[in-house]
Amino acid sequence: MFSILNMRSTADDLSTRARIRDAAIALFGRQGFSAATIRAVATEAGVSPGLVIHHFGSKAGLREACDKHVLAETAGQGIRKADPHAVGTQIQDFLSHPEQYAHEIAYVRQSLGDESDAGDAFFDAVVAQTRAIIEAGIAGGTIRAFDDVATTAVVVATNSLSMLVLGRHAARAVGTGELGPDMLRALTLPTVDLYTHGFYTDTRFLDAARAALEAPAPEPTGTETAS
Amino acid sequence: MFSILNMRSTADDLSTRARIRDAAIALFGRQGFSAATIRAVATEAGVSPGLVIHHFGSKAGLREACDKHVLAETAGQGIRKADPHAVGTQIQDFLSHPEQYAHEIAYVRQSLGDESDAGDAFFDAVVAQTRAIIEAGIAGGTIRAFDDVATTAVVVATNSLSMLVLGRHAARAVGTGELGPDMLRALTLPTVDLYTHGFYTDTRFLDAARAALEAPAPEPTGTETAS
DNA sequence: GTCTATATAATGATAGAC
DNA sequence: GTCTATCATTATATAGAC
Repeated sequence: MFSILNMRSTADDLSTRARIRDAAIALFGRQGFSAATIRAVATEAGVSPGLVIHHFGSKAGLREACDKHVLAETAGQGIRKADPHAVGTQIQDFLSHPEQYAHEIAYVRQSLGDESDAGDAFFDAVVAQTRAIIEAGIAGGTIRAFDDVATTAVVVATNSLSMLVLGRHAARAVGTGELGPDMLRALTLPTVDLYTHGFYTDTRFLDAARAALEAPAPEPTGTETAS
Repeated sequence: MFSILNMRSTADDLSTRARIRDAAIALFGRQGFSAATIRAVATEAGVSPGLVIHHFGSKAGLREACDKHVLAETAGQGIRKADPHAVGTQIQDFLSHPEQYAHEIAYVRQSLGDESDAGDAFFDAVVAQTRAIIEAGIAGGTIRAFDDVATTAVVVATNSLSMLVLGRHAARAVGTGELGPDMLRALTLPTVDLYTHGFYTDTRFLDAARAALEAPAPEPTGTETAS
């Protein structure tokens, strides 16, 4: 019961401070930081508004505590999934347990959207992890040897996180309920297929892009007549 | 000067109502809807807070006007770019004129993040447009004939929009400044390369994913010991 | 149309009893 | 540690002068 890793029981035996923090994580994840109020957090936690301030000093202090906690939890989750097979599905695996991590997922999503340091740290961690996975995959022969691994890692990480950030829209577009296992089942094959066989039939578009970027004037088309 | 398409002059000859609306778009894009205040909008527009309410009735009314305006502008932009060559770069093309559309881009990004109807409409429009582009590309032989075009369109659209929603993080990760042409120059080739040659070296992972999804029990790995 | 002044409500935060 | 009561600030929105 006192295990660090298994600190997500039904959250009845948690300290009041931890319950307030978890309530704040849930609320910040649902409404965003500025829309969520101290009073709403207090109500969600079943305590008085004053107690929230008593424990965390200010709303900013409360957020700091939430950032720290979510970052620690997601970082641990990330490490467990750092095997080559999990790339592209590390987020999906994460999303496969919606009832367990839904609040943290929503919180990270909001953090990626505002200007917070926590969002920056989370994104950078995913990029670093993606890069490590790509390098391991290249060494093992399962992943293509890219010219620019670092930038490719940024692109792949951004694509992976897009399903987290835009998951609500994607779920609606494919007709499943909110971001969860159903959505993943619908999107996994097309995603992996795209990553396996590509999108274009040949290199025509790639060649065109390469030529366009090598041209000195990077503005071939403008909204006005010409530059 | 009265052209519908060219309504983005330096915005000095706009009506006061339009100036307030544009100021709100800029501010909502920077800070999000709930964090931005009527007073801040008024200051940005150089008018009094009361005048903002006078013109739009309420903060919600102001947002409605902003939604409508941004949606109309971005929809027109989308149609112009609806040729097969622009897929994957429709957003990039859009981002290539940061000084001109920076406010609208930021506004759409915020809209995709909150629960607004405008965000839903924008996402759905991008998916529909992406699907049309894919179908045209398949007919023309430039894009692979996917088994599930509808779902693939959702995946591709989500990936495209990820560069808009997470652009700030991607720019930081590749070392360029804020989301703009520099970032695009850095990310275009790796992105198109990924879409041309794929990510994996062979179909092993795709086969594994297919097998896993066809299995009756959709929970092969759990957080506990085993299932 | 635009402003100033103000009403009203909600917010973050404090003080002190228990 | 937890609460109630309250303060000071800020928010949206209104009223009315110009």
